[in-house]
Amino acid sequence: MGTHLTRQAATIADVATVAGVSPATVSRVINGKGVDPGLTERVLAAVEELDYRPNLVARSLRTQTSRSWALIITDIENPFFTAIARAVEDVARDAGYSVLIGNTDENVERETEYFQAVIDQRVAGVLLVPSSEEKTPFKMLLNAGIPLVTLDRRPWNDGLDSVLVDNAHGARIATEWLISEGCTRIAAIAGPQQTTTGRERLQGYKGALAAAGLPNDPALVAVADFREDGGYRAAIELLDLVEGPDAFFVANNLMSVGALEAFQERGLRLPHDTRFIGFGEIPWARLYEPELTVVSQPTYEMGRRAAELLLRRIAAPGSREQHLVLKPTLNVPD
Amino acid sequence: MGTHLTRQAATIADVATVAGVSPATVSRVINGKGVDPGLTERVLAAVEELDYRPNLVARSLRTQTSRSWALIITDIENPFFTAIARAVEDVARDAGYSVLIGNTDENVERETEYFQAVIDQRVAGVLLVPSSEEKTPFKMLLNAGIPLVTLDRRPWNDGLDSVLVDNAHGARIATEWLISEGCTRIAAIAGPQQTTTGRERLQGYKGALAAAGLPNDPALVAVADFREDGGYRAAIELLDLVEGPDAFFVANNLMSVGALEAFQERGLRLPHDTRFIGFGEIPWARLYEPELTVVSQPTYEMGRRAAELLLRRIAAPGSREQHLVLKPTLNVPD
DNA sequence: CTGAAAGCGCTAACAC
DNA sequence: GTGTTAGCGCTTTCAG
Repeated sequence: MGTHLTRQAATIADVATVAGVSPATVSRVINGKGVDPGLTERVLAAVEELDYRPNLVARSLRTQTSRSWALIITDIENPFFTAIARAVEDVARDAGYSVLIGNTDENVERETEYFQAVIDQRVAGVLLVPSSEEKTPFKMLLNAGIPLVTLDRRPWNDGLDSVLVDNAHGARIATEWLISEGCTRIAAIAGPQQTTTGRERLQGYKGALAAAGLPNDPALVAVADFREDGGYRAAIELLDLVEGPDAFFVANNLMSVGALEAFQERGLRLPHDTRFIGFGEIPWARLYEPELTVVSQPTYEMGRRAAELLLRRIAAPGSREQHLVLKPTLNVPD
Repeated sequence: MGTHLTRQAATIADVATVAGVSPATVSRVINGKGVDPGLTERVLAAVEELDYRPNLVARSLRTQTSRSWALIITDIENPFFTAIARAVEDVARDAGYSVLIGNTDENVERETEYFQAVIDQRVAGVLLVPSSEEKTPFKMLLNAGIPLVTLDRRPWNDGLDSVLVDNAHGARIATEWLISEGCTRIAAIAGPQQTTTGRERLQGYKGALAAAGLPNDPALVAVADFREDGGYRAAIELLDLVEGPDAFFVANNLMSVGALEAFQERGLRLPHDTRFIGFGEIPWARLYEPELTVVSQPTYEMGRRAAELLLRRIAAPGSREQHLVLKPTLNVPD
């Protein structure tokens, strides 16, 4: 590192001395309170001269708030969540917040650790993709008075702001598309049934079959874990059935990747040998041939809306909770 | 939100009162200083009873340090960086730090804003993928006395700890592989020449051609921006040459994706119509057929080593800087 | 509109 | 060992 001088940062008192005013006045100028124009000018000059920046730690201690949020997600390597992260960050930056990102790997213990850290650090608000519908300890945050918005999954605690997609609807239109293409033995690779996304998408699938007068064959439903490998294994299992499916509805992006790998391994070609539709944009799908049909989620918008809800909640802590449900859309390549 | 009571968090003074000791003693117990076992027990009991947790903001103000790091990357949607993020987070957690993630989009202004935020918040250390070799204002951080480790790209400021891969070597073995496969008109899609990764990989490519006695045809080199679309456009441009290439070396993962899209669009099949090798693991490459050849980077290890360097630098701020150079490896499918 | 003074919650000197 | 005290840098009463 060599020898650079780490000159001590100027404090508000230094500025006050240079400007010939009290620290309080400096504070008022910085925070845009009403101050005499003449003094304001002197203060600003001193700020400039000393290259003064407020110490956010001190400010936090005094005001009991901070300018940082935490975004707690379940898988930082899933593009769905990084797209959300980008949106959240954009809104946060515009509003003057930094974003702390935590990755729980769907693990409630890790989630709990993050909650604790977030409380200890007096973070100004939390955006959360809950790891578990039942076990996620929301209460910790609420008891600590930390504004909270949940994302993507519905929490058991219904008193929370949330941004979700209409999972049942998405699954229904997905399944309907397969039906409209003439498929009759449609398999589903579902997600964990302790998550709302997992359950609702499975229900949507079943509803579409029923509405079309098709049987609901339980053998055609495999429940997996929203991960690539789980999707792969579920697909293999379904392909090994004596009476196999003629189409697949896969309930999230990573399991879709896994299923497509299974198709490849078995030498199955889309759309000739089997049909496919996935819930959620598939990462780098443009490389895949033929182009894939998916139900698209408005990912960026989910993040943006959630961040906006958090801003609102911070501004008006007592306001009534809001539940935003965004519509996914069918995305069939030309 | 309804009516949950946000009971005020207990302070060290509350604990002291309950335990019948002074705040200083409570502090000593919490921080593992030598305290009489009997008192320790009473303090711990009070901590338990009050559900006391130290206020990290207050502690930070007093100690002039914190327990959070910033990881500043150039693209949060690039799996290369999220893999690094995962590694950094793992090490940080084990050492008791949280990680603030910032996304610069290769933009020095955004980077500068982050630096400022990081200083204002008195973050304990920064892990940085510099947006620019020349313009990134490292000095801000150094002047503020904030420990800094750079990752993936070499900074102009050579007095910094850094973790890099041997880019020239990786590009050389990549190009050599194409040569060994009999290719003679090998195109390169290079990255921005103001980054070390961009330059060194191009040099490695050129070196391999020269060593093999092949001409260095400037028409076969396209410089792009490390992004998917840039890779796509560069590939199209190269394919449109009157005397086109018989192989492509692509200098990063996202540009590889773009190039592969271009091949598809033009109906080119690997390895029959053209040959390909990419620098860096290609996201969700397992879906691609045939399997792709790449030079693999030890992504997780890069993140881990960088985080370890940061721990070391924090513990020993005056120690001599370290430059770690990890070797990429050729990864040819069977 | 401005200044003096108190205090956010913690730790580190300094006494005892 | 332990308690008392001061103070990190800021904002916010409270007087004037």
